[in-house]
Amino acid sequence: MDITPLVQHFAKFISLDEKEIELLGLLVRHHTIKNREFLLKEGEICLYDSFIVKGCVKIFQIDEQGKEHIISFAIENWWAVDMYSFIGQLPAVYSIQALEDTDLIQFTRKQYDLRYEIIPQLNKFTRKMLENAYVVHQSRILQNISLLVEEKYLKFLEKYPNLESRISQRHIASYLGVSPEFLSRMKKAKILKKKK
Amino acid sequence: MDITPLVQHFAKFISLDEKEIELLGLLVRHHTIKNREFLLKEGEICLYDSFIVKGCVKIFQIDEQGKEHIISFAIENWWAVDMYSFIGQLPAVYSIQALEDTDLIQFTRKQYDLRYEIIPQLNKFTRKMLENAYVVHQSRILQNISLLVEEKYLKFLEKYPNLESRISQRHIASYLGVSPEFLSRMKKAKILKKKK
DNA sequence: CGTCTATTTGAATGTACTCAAAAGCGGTGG
DNA sequence: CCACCGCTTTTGAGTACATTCAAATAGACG
Repeated sequence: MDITPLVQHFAKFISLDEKEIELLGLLVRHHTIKNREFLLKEGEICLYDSFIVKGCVKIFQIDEQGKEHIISFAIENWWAVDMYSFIGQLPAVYSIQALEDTDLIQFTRKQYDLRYEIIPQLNKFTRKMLENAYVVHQSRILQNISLLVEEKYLKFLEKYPNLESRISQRHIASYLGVSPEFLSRMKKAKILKKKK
Repeated sequence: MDITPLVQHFAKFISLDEKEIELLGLLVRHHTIKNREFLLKEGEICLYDSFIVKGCVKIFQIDEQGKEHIISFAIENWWAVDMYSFIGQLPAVYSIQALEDTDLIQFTRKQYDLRYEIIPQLNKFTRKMLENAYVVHQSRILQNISLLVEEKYLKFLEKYPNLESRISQRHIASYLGVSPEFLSRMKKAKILKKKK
């Protein structure tokens, strides 16, 4: 079972020996979902912590008025999980759906715990990764309360390189928290501004 | 050195034996800051990871126009830190300032690393705490992109019980990402609505 | 009591939304 | 190959939400 992309991902903070890599390989499963398929639906239990080898998913919620709100996208070398649901094995708050055909490496909840027992170093890895997520999330919260839509859009382009061309503008609008109509107008106004 | 509140905080996820508590006590320092004093100023290195025993601080940034944006408040049994600055010992992105006289238990960056070496269980604690922060942050991001100001205000009241009466409305407005004038009007409109 | 800051109120403005309709685009089947 | 379907994007008009600036009022503190 090829878990090279995952091992490379771990290598950001820790290095595993061959024995550990082998054990890890025994612990996970590969899985593929097609475009538009669901990895998780709100209300279900999130059974897997999924590492994305290739592809793209959206993590979102539908509100009472039926509007979709995208919390985040996850692309290559990111994780796709409803942390709350996965950790506590409780009904999911979010849904996760593929925006492209997507290859995953998955851990069940038990395998997730086991990986820390087998490879204690991974506690450190996950701590580092979560420390990083903490910083990124705080920064996003600041952006949400302080920036204009145009600036948030530029931050999105920075954060997800090349993703803009892979997904629809409607999805970007939902991620930014604005209507698709407004994003369309904003982009037009910005282009006109630049031409002057 | 009394670190009881900290030990109780750790007890949420792990239990320490007497030896470990003693070691921990040797590792930290107590510190007190007065209302309006700074724990950290943007651009400085964040020297401490601070656990709040008593009091309240705001974590914020001042934008180019001189406007203050409050990322979060930290009260009793919370941590006050610029994670980015503290972990990497890089210039801080945020400032942290007391809103009341505040008692802290502090770790330096070295002590922070050391605590994991001395008490490996703490890796698990911090992982759990950060998993939790991950969930809370995601939920706040969702609220920011999907809720009206009135709903965000209600979420604030839920998240920080009784804090409303301890801090100024101006600070709450800054946390919500709206002007103080608007928050004032909104509260008035809401009260009038209720009376009907 | 006076000073400083926070809150409220008013008026004008700007930002973003809704609903409806038109235009564009991509895939599928005949 | 192209005609049609479904979905996305754009455009328009009217409206709602939230801001700015200025001024008045209310509170807090030495």
